[in-house]
Amino acid sequence: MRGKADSDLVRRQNRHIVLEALRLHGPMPRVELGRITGLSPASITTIANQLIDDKAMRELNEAPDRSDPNRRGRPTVRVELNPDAALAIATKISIDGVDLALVNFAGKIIARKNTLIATYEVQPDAFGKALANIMRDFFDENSLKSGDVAHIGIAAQGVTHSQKGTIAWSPAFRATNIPVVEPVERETGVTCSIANDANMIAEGVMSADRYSYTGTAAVVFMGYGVGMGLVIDGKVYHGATGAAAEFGHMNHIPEGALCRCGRLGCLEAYASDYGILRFAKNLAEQTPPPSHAVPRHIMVDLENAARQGQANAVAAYQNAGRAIGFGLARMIALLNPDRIVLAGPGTRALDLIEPALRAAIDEGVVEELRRQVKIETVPIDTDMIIKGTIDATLRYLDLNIFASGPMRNLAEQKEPQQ
Amino acid sequence: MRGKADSDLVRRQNRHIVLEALRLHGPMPRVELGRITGLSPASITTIANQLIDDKAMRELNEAPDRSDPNRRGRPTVRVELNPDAALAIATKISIDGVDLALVNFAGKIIARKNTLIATYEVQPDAFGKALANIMRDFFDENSLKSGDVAHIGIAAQGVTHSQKGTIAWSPAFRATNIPVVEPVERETGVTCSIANDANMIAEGVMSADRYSYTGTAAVVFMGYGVGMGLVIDGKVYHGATGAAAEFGHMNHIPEGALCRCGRLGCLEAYASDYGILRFAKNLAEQTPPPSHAVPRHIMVDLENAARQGQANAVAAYQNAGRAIGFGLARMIALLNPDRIVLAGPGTRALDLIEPALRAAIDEGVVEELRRQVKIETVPIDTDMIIKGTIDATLRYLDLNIFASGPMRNLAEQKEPQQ
DNA sequence: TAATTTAATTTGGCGTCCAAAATAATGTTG
DNA sequence: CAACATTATTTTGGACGCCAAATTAAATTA
Repeated sequence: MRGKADSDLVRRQNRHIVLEALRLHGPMPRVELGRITGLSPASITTIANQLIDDKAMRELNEAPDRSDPNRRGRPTVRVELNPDAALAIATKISIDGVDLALVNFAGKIIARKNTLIATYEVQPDAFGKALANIMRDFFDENSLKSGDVAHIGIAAQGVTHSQKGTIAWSPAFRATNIPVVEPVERETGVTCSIANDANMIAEGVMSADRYSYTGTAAVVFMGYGVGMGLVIDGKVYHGATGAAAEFGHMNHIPEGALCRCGRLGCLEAYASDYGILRFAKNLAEQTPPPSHAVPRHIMVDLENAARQGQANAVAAYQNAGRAIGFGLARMIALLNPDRIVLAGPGTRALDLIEPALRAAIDEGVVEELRRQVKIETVPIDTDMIIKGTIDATLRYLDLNIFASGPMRNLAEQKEPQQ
Repeated sequence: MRGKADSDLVRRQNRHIVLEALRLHGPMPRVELGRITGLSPASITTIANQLIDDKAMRELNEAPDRSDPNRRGRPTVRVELNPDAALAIATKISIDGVDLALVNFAGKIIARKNTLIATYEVQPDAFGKALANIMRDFFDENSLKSGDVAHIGIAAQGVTHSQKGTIAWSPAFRATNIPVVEPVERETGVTCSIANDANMIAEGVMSADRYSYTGTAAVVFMGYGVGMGLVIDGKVYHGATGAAAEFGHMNHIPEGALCRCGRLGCLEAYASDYGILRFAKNLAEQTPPPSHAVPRHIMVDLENAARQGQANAVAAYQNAGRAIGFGLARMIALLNPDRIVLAGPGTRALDLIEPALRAAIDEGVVEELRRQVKIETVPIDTDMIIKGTIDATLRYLDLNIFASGPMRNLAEQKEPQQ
């Protein structure tokens, strides 16, 4: 049951949709903010001026637009998100290391830092310490103090536990239950949150094209692993512990191929880089996966071999397509989504994968359910995870800081102990 | 993006939570309504008196409670939902026929009617006509006129299309895309909606114990078929077309056993009554399922045989448990739910099914994901579908009629054409 | 009967929204 | 160039919903 409503809720909600409109559509005049949000001009005036007072927005100082010769009347004054309203840090933890991006409130990346860490053998506490050091260096390099950064968002490969702030299990680590949020918060004094990387890809894909993500959508990541981000009713779905949509470790065939997670028959064991490679090399299904990512050039070579008709390679991609297709068929039966988006480096080989994928969906689910699902592909972009993390973190600031009122509310944020 | 907020939203929301509190906890004094909803006594006075004006609520006329001898002060006056506020009809369409229940606003069943129809061979339009006739008879038998009934809710087995108001596909019909809502609305003049029967079971289970359904839960129905109702973020999830959670037709084994839906390897082909029976009889996996439900006594006999150690029967239930377990493991990987509830007549045999079911979950999903899932069983109750449909329909009335304000708003309900 | 206790209502004020009127800043026209 | 037209934004005044505090109501206790 949703809670009670009062004028506080109204103010938060309406300020939030104003900020959201600006984030989605960029600078625009107040009239248009009114059109988009459905708020009256009078309310827009009030809200805009408050947000400007709070430094969340600002007026653009530009010459009137003369491009339309038929334009009459008082010229519009466009407003935009104030880039200097706040800073945030987006973080990606993967098998390759730690990737950091410092962004301003308008979403512009101000600084980046990429640190290689041999994550696989590291001890849980040592990793927290290493991450804290990286973060501190990043603060120092950019002359940041604790109060300068409003939030730190972290995306990690594997099963993340958002409440506990840990990585419960990840292919990048041999260890489990690695504390992440706590060491970062202690070192920096900045609030921090962690989420699954595939969910962050979904955030990014959704932010880029939000108007069309009103219902349910699944964003599939194909590459060194297989992941999924679920958008349910227009919001990224995180599940009970923040570990939803572990599509790659959804079982495909009971007692099937050995997965990096140690279990048998996971989808990833058939459709990830190493799964495809293992099949193409004619290795037994039980052959242990490598502990490191398969180098890109090896996969590219394999794709080319398949395109030239090398039988094992062709079969490997068909096998992968079939696995993903059945996984999607199962997902469709459960969730009846509006659309499916395929993303990640694995989509390079989509021509090799797609026929088997579509055949498997047809085979695996009632026609009535799959008929209306749109399947799309998103351009390959290795930075999708960091972009999505930025989007999610900024949305967090919009809602939790700026929509609530002036900055002073930050102190009152905590639950009153009643 | 959620829309703007205004005082209208506040009023609707708060009236709704007041009605919801009464529906969940029964009659209570105003003070307690305030405690439960978080609204101030002043606001409760206002809202309660308006709802009483609108005939949605009424004061109980009872002698003061003397049970607590230490009780001081002005005695409480309890308020309750007004049973006469509205009437609604809940409808169940299944392979057995059509089941109707007339309920008052307080949820009491006033009349029932059960009509057998040989659904399987019927033509789509003929079914609509037959249903309309049944409905008209029900109106006549209870001296109801069009305006007397506020809404008709329908639950049907199979894939329902809530927007179109049709049954897209159902094991109860050979035909597909059967119009249901339109013929009923035309005959009765009452608004009508349709949903999947498993979703209605979830509504019922949730209503009975709502405080504990805050996150994500899956209610599995086992019996003549296998179904699932998903509760996501405290609300029953319906998917893009109203056909979500077709758990029974989620693929279990590619190219596996023949399902009633004509596809191979659906979970239902292993775990429904007929699937279990087919396995126990040692019939080939491709043996066509019967077009009618398996009589109860046959299943009971089979359970007893298994309990006495008859090998085929034991194996059949293990096989079913394994299928459901893997299906749940896949669902857990995708949705990371808080709880799973097993329901339906199939739970009679839970002792036979559960070990294999739990083993399959353990085998099929990472420990980090399944650790916190609670698995529960709900008492067998053949009327769960109709009960859930009643709950869902009354909740619809709460939100769409009584929370919005006085009845006159019913006329203004339609979208203004802007 | 007066004091105490608890429930419910009334009063007065606050915050947000909106419609309508007013103001601002430009282009058009005679 | 002055008056008019047009479009954007702000101001004004009123409505509605919430709440805290004061008040009233209806019992029990002393």
